[in-house]
Amino acid sequence: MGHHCCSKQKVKRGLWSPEEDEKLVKYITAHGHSCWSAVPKHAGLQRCGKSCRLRWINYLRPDLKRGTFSEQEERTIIDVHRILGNRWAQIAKHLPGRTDNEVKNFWNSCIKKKLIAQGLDPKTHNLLRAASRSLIQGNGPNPSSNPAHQFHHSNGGATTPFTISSPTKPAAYDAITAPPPPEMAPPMYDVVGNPAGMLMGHDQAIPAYPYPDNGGGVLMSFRDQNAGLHQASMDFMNGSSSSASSMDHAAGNAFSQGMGAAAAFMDVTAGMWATAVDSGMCAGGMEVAQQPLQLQPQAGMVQGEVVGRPAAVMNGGGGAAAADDKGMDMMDVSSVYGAGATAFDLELMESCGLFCSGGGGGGAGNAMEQLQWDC
DNA sequence: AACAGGGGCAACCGCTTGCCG
DNA sequence: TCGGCAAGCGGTTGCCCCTGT
Repeated sequence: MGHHCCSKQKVKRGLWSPEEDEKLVKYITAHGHSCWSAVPKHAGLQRCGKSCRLRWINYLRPDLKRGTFSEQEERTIIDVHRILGNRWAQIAKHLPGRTDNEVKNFWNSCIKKKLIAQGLDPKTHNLLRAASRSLIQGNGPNPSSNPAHQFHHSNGGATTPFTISSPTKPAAYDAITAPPPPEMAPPMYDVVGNPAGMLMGHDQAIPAYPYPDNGGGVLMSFRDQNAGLHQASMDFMNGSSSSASSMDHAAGNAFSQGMGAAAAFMDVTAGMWATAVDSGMCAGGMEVAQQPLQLQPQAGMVQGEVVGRPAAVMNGGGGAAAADDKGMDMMDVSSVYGAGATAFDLELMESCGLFCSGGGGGGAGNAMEQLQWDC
């Protein structure tokens, strides 16, 4: 069976020979590929255009980076996948020199298994049910690295009436950090879109990948699991003008305008998580602590598991709290789209399907539309 | 040394999207 | 507005190689 697109021709299939590669490279180098369907004919190949295109994109392109993925790349994949899901092409855009196919294969053959081994659902990055249950029962396989354990740690060891299952953040965080080689770079909360092209850590800046499609790119990192999260929370709060913890960034406060959209888009769960977990333990938490946590059971969670969800952080933009987050996982990032929030990766944000309820709580609709309008 | 099983990766398939007449 | 075509994209397949028995 041939390709439906070229069933009229007799085309070769299967692995490419070095001769075929050479022909294709020569032709593309000399003439480009304005029309893939014409490429095989002109290049003297018994292949269909689609096959030529794939071969070029996935293997022959000169800017491809071959070889194993670095830890940095792996972390990026995990973080972006947590946000985007199986959108390999989008993920690959954040890994210069890597193709969607390569990222996809690496995910399926390596990362997926690592996450599962960590007791994490590779689709949601949340704890798998079995793992959650065992955590609640206190007999998890690796208590030193699971979110629940961290929760207890960060809470000074105080017992709590519920287990916060979040968030994607600690789950992914956990996956990234374990097993942690001593020299390993800090776990990251990755944010894309800072035109400054820097990795923004709370204690240092490191060069980031030069994302070509947004002029820069940023990875926000937090030095260490606990201190970093606390600091993240503090940054969020210090930037907010609201002492009532409404965090109405859409109103154009210092958070959205000053720290920049990169920080805004920093996985909101970081702030939420730290805030929910540590309310009262850090500067940021103190503000939020003025509002009680909203605890609500969530479908699909194991019995006894409750999602800690500080309304203060969840409801940016002054919009009403959504009854359920549906595809939003647990984020309402309307706060991300402040008046100054134009610097971050629109494509990424759009692809995330993040919506805004409007700066004044008016339910004005899609944040991207709003952004494009503003710009 | 031979074989079986599993993993990794390149390539394919088919659906979706975007463009153009 | 509609249909055709090309490109993009994600899921799946199948081959090859490595490892364990």
